[in-house]
Amino acid sequence: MNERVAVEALTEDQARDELGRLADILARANTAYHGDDAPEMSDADYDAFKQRNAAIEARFPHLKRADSPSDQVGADPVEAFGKIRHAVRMLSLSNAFEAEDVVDFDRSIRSYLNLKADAPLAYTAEPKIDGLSLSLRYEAGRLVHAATRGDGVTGENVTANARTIDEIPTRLTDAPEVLEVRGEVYMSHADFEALNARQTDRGQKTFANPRNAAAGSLRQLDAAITKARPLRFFAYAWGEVSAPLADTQMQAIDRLGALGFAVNPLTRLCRSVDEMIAHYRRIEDQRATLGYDIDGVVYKVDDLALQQRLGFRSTTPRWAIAHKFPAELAWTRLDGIDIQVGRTGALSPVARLHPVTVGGVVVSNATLHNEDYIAGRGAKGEEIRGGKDIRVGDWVQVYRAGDVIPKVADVDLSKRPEEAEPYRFPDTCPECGSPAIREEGDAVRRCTGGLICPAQAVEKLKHFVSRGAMDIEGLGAKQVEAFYHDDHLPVTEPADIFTLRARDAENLSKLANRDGWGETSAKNLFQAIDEKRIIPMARLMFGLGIRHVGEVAAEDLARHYGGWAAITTALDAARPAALAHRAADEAAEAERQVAQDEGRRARVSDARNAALAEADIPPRAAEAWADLINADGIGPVMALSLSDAFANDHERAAIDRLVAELTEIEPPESRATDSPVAGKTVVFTGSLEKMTRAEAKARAEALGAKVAGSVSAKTDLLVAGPGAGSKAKKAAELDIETIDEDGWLTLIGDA
DNA sequence: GTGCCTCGAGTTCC
DNA sequence: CTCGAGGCAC
Repeated sequence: MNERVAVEALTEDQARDELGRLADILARANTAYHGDDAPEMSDADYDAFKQRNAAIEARFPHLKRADSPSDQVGADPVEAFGKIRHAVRMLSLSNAFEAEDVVDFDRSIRSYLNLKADAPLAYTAEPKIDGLSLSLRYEAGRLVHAATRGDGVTGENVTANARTIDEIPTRLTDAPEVLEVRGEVYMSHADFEALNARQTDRGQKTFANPRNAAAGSLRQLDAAITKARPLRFFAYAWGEVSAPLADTQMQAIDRLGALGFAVNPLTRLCRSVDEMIAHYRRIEDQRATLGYDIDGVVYKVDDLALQQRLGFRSTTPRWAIAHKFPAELAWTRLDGIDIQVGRTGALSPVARLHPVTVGGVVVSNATLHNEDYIAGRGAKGEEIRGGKDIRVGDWVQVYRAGDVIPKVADVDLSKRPEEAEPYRFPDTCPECGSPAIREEGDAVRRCTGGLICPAQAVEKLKHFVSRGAMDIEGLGAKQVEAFYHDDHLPVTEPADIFTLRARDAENLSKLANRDGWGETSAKNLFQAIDEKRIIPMARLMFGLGIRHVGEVAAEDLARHYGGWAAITTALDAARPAALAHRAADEAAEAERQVAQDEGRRARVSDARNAALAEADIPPRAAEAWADLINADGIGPVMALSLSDAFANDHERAAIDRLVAELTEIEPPESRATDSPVAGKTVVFTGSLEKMTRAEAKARAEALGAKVAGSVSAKTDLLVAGPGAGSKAKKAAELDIETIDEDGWLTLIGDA
């Protein structure tokens, strides 16, 4: 396989020959695999052949054979990379931009661990490589797969490509039975420039920066191309390990080095924040001469036992932080301001810039957030950019926040054209002309058109098919938008997606005969849609795109109600209470206004209570409402938003039409953790000696328990340390099980 | 009522 | 990735 010609360099004749050969090889491999017990080809080779076949077909679509292996079951040229679920999640890091943030980081760690300010606590400091992270899984010392970070939970299988990287060993000696090594794939400056020169010679497109070159090279369908690209790898972390690597981060890195991985030579042990900052400055000084891109310095708590105690927040470890270098800045001219309309109707201004290079990328658009951001003055009169507003024609300073999102940092007033006028933010929707209203206290202005507004309707549909929601293969944002405007097969609401197949069957002009479509792709689309007729309840809930209900809230709701019928019934029952609470909020707001005008103190809660009393809410409604807003993670704002969506005739009818198309709405998996405290409500009281309060809470929650602050009838377990007072007494009165700290540690198996 | 922390919704470029 | 805002603990 190694002496194969890169797909990019194949002639048409060669490609035709090779497609024939690959069809043959893969067909035989399939027979061998399904017929015998002993497949003649390794999975890795099989994948590599299949990927190469797909890559050649992608370059010469007209050469695709009728018996193409891409069309066989389980093969999909678009999804050439399989998915791999990480055994241990790949998280991102929280960021520090100032030395002060690093001081805060150290302080919060000490507070979490209950360490005094002068107690010894060491950190490692290492350059943060600007590449892409990769997880390498070794079993019995052999590389079994390599996966990109993806969304942190599931990544793409790039094993065949990773194997071609010299600095990634395919075999390890003296390694734990299972070892996941994590690190960064990158390209050096010299190799990047040589690659771009070669690309230019061949008349192919060049890369904007080494990171893009590395990412592009790793994601090649054809591993032969990856092999020809000089990628490198630094190891700096690990995922699942069957035996501990070491006791400290520093030792673990040394161990990875001993196993044959490249580890960064600038990794240092620091014993204070001052030493960390000093090392940061040293690395910053060397930045230009390192020969590869870095974008900051990463600090990690050195002691691995402490790392374990610190654990994780939702998406980041508590024990590490990235100290970023200041972002690169560039000046350019603001050519115009456009308004985009999102799925909630939010009008978002976008700056159209005279293209300028910032941090190795040409930027021509930048976010302007909202009306106040352009005006340079917030709702409460506070200054933004020193109070300077932004006008079309201005010279503006641009940077990429987090090295990604372009933003406008400053305006050069001395270069402002005389005729430049303050930007007038539209008060009607540019897409549908409906009034655009800014609610009191809100930063955003929203189109009031609802689904009448084509922009909102399309964005809502895009959200419906997005990754966290229906996630229909072959039906992305682009296709949905096309179908929305389609004359023969229009899709204007979610239910329409599920009637596509039936409508296409009745149409004279078939989808399969259109440009860009064929028998196979139409068949695949309909099949992918049908697969989603069985959908987890939380995905459906999220997909509806109800304001304030995101992925997490949807999951919370599904858990709380346990089924689709239960939630619709509850929302219908709670409707009178929802209306009464909205009226009460309005009464309270009115009172606040009146009181302000009259210069007296507002009696907000009195006004609210009076309104509620007057509303005379039926008990069943009050109960359903209370149950809803007391659900975990759900408050009055989300509850009202949900109630509105389900009570609105049009919206409800659309939801019901959608549900009628579905086969099954799967109830959420009950969180059946094996821990004895899963699902229990636990209260900690008294002083804890082996852990801090924050730690105990985080640990209990990780095991599926709920931690409350006070003892009530809902409490299942009280953990009482020395000095426990009223809470222990109350628990005794309520006959609630009470144990001490050691008892708790034994119970959860941490003793 | 105040101050975290987490979540939602917005955005760019390849 | 960041900002604003909702939820919740103090």
